[in-house]
Amino acid sequence: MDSGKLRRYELKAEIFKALAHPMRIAMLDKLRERPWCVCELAAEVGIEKSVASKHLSQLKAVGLIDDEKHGTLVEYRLVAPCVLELASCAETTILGYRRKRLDLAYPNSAASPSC
Amino acid sequence: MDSGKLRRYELKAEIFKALAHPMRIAMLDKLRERPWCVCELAAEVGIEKSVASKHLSQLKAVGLIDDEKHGTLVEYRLVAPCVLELASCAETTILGYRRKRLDLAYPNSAASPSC
DNA sequence: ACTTTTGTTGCCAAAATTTGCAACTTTTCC
DNA sequence: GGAAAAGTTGCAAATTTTGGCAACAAAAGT
Repeated sequence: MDSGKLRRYELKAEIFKALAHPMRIAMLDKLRERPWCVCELAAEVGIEKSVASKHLSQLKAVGLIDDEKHGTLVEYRLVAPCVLELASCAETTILGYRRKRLDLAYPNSAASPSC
Repeated sequence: MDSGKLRRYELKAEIFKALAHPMRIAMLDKLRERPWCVCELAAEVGIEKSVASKHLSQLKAVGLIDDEKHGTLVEYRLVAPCVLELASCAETTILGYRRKRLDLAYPNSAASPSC
């Protein structure tokens, strides 16, 4: 494979990898409301402060969020809110196709298997 | 955290996890052109047939692709092409913000650091 | 200065992911 | 029936990711 293409795929993969954890998505979701500091986010999603800090640094590393220091606390904010909207849209689309496929497989079942 | 919300975040994370590998993205990119069989995809991206098969099964598990058997070969096809468009759009947006942030940090540098 | 609060980092063990090889299944062709 | 082609699966090793705890750094309050 072309090395330039490979590099681009790796870049994309890094962004997706940053999104590939429930807690990171939960924190991003929280950040849609407003900027939050680390200990607030940690409390909101129910994890250790140090773990939250590490997750946030991963999100920052790929540019999904940014931070701003105010005294002793660090406020994180969403850089590109529309990214999450796009993610939701993609997810809805996938789930829609999934459901459609199940309906094709079990056309007459009122309750299709909860996939 | 609400258990229903957690479940939704986990679902989203699974989809992103499926996207979080350069080879899987490469194969999805190939699949935008047309359906391909496993050995074609493996050759295109330069990996073992068995590894390609496993990557493809991950993509299928979350509903990004689907397969159809024709004789001895299995054709995989993209389920929701627009998902990849959305992903590209999200990536472009993030990179745009990243560049803007770098410009703010180094306003007068003709060549901002290659991030 | 000392203490408190807030975050980050280092280290380590546990868990998950990835890869390559070999074995196996299924379908086609002779 | 037997061989060949295309995929899948199982297993073990290597790599990566994650989580928790303790140590550390920075800023603010007393």
